[in-house]
Amino acid sequence: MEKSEKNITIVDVAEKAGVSKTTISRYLNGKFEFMSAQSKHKISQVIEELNYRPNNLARSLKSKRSRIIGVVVSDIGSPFASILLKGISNCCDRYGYGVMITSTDDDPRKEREYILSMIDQRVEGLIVNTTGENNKFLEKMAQTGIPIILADRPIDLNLFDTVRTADMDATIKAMEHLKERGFTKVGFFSEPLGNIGTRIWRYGAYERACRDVLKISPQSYILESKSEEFVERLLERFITLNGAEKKAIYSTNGVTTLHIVKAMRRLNLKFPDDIGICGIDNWDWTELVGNGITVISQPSYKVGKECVKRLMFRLHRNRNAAPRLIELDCELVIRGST
Amino acid sequence: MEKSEKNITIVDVAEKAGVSKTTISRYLNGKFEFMSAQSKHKISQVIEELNYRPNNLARSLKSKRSRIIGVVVSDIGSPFASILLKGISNCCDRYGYGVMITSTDDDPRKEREYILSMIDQRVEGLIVNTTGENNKFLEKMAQTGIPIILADRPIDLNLFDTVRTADMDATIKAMEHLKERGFTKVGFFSEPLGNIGTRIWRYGAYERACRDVLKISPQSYILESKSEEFVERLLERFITLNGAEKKAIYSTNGVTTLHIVKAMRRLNLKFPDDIGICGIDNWDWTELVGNGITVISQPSYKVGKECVKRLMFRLHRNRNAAPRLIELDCELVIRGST
DNA sequence: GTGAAAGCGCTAACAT
DNA sequence: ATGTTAGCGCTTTCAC
Repeated sequence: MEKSEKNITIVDVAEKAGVSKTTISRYLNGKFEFMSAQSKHKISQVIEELNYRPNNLARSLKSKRSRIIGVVVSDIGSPFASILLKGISNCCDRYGYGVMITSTDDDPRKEREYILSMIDQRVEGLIVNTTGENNKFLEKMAQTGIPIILADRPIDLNLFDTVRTADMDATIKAMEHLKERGFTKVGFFSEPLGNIGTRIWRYGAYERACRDVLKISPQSYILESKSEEFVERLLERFITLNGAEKKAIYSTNGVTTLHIVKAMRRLNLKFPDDIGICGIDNWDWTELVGNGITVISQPSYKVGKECVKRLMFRLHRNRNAAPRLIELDCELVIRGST
Repeated sequence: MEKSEKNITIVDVAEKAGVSKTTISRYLNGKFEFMSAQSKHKISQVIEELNYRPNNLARSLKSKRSRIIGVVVSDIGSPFASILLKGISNCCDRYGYGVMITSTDDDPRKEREYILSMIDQRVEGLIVNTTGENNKFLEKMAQTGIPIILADRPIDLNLFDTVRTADMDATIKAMEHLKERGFTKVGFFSEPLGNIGTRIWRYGAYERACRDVLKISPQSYILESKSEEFVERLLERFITLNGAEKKAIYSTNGVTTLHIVKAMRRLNLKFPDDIGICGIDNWDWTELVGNGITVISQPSYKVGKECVKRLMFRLHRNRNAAPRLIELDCELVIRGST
């Protein structure tokens, strides 16, 4: 278990190859125009023999390019983040970038802390799925020159590139579908909106669809708590308030849908007969419950990928490009619950 | 969008505070014994004013302690990895460590490449959920002095710390339960075993349980492909081969369970009557399908946490401790499918 | 208690 | 085509 060899550095390679370390550095950076074929060959050979690997800390410190990007998600344990991260990871890989990941549990203090410490590591850019509570802070960070891409949750569109699901469009589609199926009352179910852009926008989309599509007044039901008790009362309230009408739930994300479905099951409520249900996030299990749950499928993987592409664009093409909102299409998957 | 201020360094702080950068460095590293109360106070003030943040690349380069650990998982998109990472993240945070994460898609080449590049970043330790195809390579890495903890998938227990689910015990419990419920044939369903320690061990556990608990001969069904066609044929084979016996499936992980449940639904097979099913991984949806699926609940979060704890132990207490196998208890959750 | 000076392992002018 | 030199922003002897 003892270290077999002391750390090999560029100097060792230079000595053994009989050239200066500048030439080695040039080799490492692919500047082959500046060396003879035999130098090049000799160097490659020595590197191989010595099993040399450049120290990236030193490279980054000197060159100011770490080839690492930082990613801050709200909950790394959620399927949404998990797929988003997969998209980010895979795409970064293709660009030769590494990824540092942190998860904030939607705690604004952690968000700030993690972002600062990633900057301390000299990440070249940031992809942030923000809590929505750090707008000023993010703005300040951006002003210091680090590119920031917002994943999924928008704040100020004039300040940041934002990549997300086109959920306004999706919501309209969903509501039209509910109308077609004869639902006359649709309740909006969501986790607390807070300052979370996505939730607020989705509520807006729902409101608009109520007005334009269903011509009904909006009703919102917020899961202030996820206790069984609370969710059950929420459902009962929805039912009581809408009497004999044909009722459907519109759920804003997979987590919410999950809690609702669990509660319905405990209350022995069946869909679509007792209540219809339709929600955002086409998670694996949604097709397995009852006769399947009608969902809007978010392209989370692609959101991740597009975040990286936009970040690379900023990094390598135009640091000062005007911020863009990139909205990705999503699909309505109709199943038995509506 | 222009950089508001040039990068402020330890020298700037030193000048403004009227002390040497050595003292600032001492301050940054909490060595307050070596400075007067007023120096300390002055420095803290200047740092505040200047909004100074130490460059971690420089610190790590010089001190050889990056306070970053590297994590390599096989699929960042899977619920298992996602929860594991959450455990790792949260726990690292408490120790003041950052995390670099990569996902290999079970490609051994990527595994090697990512590990090397993390070492190039001077991560202090590695947590690896290995493909099982890089044993020699991992051994070599370990010999260079970097602590490596294996998450979930064991290879050589004499060489590496390993943290995982106590699935031998779990499997026995599951099989006893199946016996109690009157199942007379139990098939082992899994993704291809390959060199993946966990799968191989689980097969071993199943075999042993067949012999010791159910006194039947083992039957294994491998999802060589996840096409609908393939999984359906596999199920049909299981049924055909076991005629009128009371049959149950033992599935080795959530992914496998998911594919089986989907196929059963397409074939209109009901559990527990047509086939019982019981599997590892208590994922959210397992309680929602039919009358719920009986599962073994893996403590993935805790596996992550324990990996970090063990790594920190190695890093700070004893780099040469003998490798340990840490197996975490899991729980049998009995539901309608058996 | 505090500082000067020597690096950590690289990259990048500026030479030649 | 290649080398010399001066750092990047810190930490760490060693000296006072």
